[in-house]
Amino acid sequence: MLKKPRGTRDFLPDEMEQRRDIEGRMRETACRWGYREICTPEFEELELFTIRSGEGIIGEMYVFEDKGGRMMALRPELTAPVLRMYVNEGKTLPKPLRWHYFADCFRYERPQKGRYRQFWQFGVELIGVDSPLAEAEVILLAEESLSAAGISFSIHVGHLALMRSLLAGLPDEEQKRIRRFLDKKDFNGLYDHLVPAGKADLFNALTRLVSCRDLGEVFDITGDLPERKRIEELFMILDQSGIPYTLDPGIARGLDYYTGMVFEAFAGNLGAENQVLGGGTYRLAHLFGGEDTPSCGFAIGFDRVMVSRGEQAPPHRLVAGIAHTPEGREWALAVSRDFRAAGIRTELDLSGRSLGQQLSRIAKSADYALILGQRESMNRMVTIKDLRSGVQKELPLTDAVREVIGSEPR
RNA sequence: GCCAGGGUGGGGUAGUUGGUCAUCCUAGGGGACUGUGGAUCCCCCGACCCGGGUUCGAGUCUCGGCCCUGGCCCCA
Repeated sequence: MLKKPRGTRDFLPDEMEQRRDIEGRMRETACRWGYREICTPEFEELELFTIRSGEGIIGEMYVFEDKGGRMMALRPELTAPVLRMYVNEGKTLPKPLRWHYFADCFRYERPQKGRYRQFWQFGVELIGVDSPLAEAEVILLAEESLSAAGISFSIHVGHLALMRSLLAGLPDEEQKRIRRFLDKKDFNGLYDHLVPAGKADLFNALTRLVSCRDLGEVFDITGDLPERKRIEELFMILDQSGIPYTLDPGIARGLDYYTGMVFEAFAGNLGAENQVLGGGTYRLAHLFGGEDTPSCGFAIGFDRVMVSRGEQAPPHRLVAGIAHTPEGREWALAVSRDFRAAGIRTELDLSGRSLGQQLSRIAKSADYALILGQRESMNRMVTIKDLRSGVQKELPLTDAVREVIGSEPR
């Protein structure tokens, strides 16, 4: 028997309905903020992803040669494609650009909880503005998107300038190494790395900085920075907006293309992979042949959000099943047309068996049974049985439709 | 790439010191019952992850692989 590829999943209707429900809430949130949906290709030229990340990531991508001999890759993320799209066709649009996407990505990694080889990301990019208010907007939208998804989470916000000021003057390699320690919260490793080398002051400053949760104290540690005013303004806006967040100068976000504000969100119920969102301010457009353009965005790991929600009953939609006899078939088709036109999920019996058998089948999956035989057909009436209460009525068609719609929850 | 624990019908399970082409529940399919059958009765479908080894004989022991579930690494 053939099986699905490792790290991929099949979704049955119950699960698919839940995913669409949550996806729809996030989309709707973004649209309300003016972030309209875009779509980019499932695969891109390999170079798009290696240009800033190096060749090393090829091993974690689905890479293939197309029939024309071009090296292609299934997209491992959306930020680079979206910025490529911006450079190709968005340059002349009025700024700022507010875009959102919901798309599947592919990474060749070892599957584990909340991590799959095909996974979905919901994200936004705000392109062409560079201000504390823009950064705050992205954070606020992230908060609202996760809330709309119905999970509990915490948002951590930091700024790369803080740590960079302490590391200024060190070689790139060394900075990277130190950030690695801090990202893993490996303070023992950091101690062994710095203190014997005579950098005890740096060690102390760094450890104080990453655990600091007060902006005033942060600047006591770093001293005055050119970015100070801007950073203070960002956090002032966040405070004014009233959203819950944690100041976290320790966020390093391993990546090289972030330039300023960085933020992450974490949720429970997820094991080792508890980060559900990452984002920040970055500059990428110039790498793809465009002008240097400030941008800000985030991406949500949609599958992790679904794991974090846990097992939940799918939203219930009422179902009407139609049992009919040969004499009632024409009437049954007319009735089902009207029911569907009214938005009711309506399933017509296809077996042609006795009414009893049809009802027995309908009762397994439907909330209402409609019985349409010779009698109903002649009188243009609908026998409708509420399968939950057992109450049965004979009504004109429009009243039968109203009966079902009237009992729809919500 | 590394580590741990696991793979018996679609789902959940029983299976002794190796010993009849494997238990039970559930789901699914079919039939009887000809307008209430959401019932009842009958029948059917369908599994030892794959491959090598030990053995007269392997679901059971052993080795390798694959896959699943977690953890590490990584996380653009």
